[in-house]
Amino acid sequence: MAFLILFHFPEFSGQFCRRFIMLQIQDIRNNLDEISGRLSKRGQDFSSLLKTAIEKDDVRKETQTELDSYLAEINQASKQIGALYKEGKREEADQLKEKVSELKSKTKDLDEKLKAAELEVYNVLTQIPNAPGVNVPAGKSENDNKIMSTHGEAPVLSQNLPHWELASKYDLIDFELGVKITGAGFPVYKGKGARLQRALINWFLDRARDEGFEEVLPPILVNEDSGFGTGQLPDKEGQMYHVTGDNLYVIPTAEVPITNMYRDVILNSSDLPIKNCGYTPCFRREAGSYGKDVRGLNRLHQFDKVEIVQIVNPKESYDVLESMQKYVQSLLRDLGLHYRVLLLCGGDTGFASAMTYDMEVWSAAQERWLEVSSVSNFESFQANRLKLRVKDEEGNKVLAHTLNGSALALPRILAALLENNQSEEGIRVPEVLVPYCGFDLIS
RNA sequence: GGAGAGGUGGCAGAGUGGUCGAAUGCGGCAGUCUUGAAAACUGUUGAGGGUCACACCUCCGGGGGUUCGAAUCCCUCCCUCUCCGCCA
Repeated sequence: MAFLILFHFPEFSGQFCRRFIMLQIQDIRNNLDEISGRLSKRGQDFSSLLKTAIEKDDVRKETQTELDSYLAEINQASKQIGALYKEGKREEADQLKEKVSELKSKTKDLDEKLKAAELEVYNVLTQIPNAPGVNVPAGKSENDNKIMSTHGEAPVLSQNLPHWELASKYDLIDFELGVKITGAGFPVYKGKGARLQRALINWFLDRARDEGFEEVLPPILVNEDSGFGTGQLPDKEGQMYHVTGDNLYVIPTAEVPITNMYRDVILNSSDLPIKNCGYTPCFRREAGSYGKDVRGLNRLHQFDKVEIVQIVNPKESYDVLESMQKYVQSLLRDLGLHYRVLLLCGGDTGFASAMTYDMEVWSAAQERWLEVSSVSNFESFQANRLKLRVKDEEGNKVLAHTLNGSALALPRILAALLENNQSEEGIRVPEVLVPYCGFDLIS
């Protein structure tokens, strides 16, 4: 295991692995009870892991202190040797050399011990997910998620075709053609289907800009460091497409390149908040997904998404989370969709997130809710990996808080729009999109 | 793909075996002067670990080696730039 990690991530053997790992060990030391309590909301007891982390770190500290004292002696002796040579005192110098080589043999063992200790701390810490925020309900599964609100009403329809049938009826999306070109999960959007897709992207981006997000158009291939920075690597490697020839990964979300723009950065607090939005196609291998859940646009290997990202002062992150989830709601409302807002319980909250809202739209024909957005506050969990820090007024450096959300993911929005707005005359296009796509009815 | 050059602090750019965590300039911060600002002058200004605070340790692209001692020498990997070829 150790070899595997070191092999894939040479930086682990350097300072990277030493201090910047997920939850901060310093935080765990200072707020053990609080963090333990928050983590328990995930429906699992992490207290022993937390204790182990501290114990392992104690060993690491001890070892380092011991090693450092030897290194200090060696450094001093080396300086003396230089001075002795200058004075022409060969013999004394040679004696000291022997002493140094003795000391050096001791440091070799200690150095190995230190690296092993660091790896042990790392291995423990990476098993610990982010501590859920104070308002996150306890719970083990999606059944414990809290429905915060439901908006609009399910449409009353004279016909009720699922979106894949509508797509085929009006020649909007060709799934079989995608299979021919690439494979399942890579649909071809055609005609008004393609135009509607483009309209949604542009509308989402314009709305985000009005909301103060600066648009970026990032690369969709990222290197290993970036994959690690946002936590896709090393654990979720199998979920990304991997271009082995160049050792690059195809992004599963714009979060990866956008957030990594701020990797290894120390910001001034006056730079905050940083608000970025970006459109990218997203690619997910979705290995092991089958069945009716993946029918049509429900689950794809390639899809389009506009993402919003914020980097904020730690004190403000929960207020910002609220404003972001309200913003996403405003999009759904303007599209006239029947939707609901879930606050995920501890157990359903993603590994890196402290608090997550999911937005789900109603699929009239499938008669179920489809997740179209996930808005999360990562607190400092992600910033810790990224080494993204803020210098406050006193010059103290603290980890920034990062947040992101989909605003929005396109396929399920399109599915809901098609299904919910259908009638014998055709499919009505939401008013806000008409200027963007140039038609108000698909018939 | 072929040939060459190079990776040093926020940036530019010195440093080719010892007292170098690193000259100098720019930028940043603080102060003097000024009604205020600019200019000028003075001081200050990398990151991480460790400590009550010091001490001390680590870091000059990554990893390894030579040496009492490495930014400096050797090996190796990665990356960037320039020219040629190919090409949206």
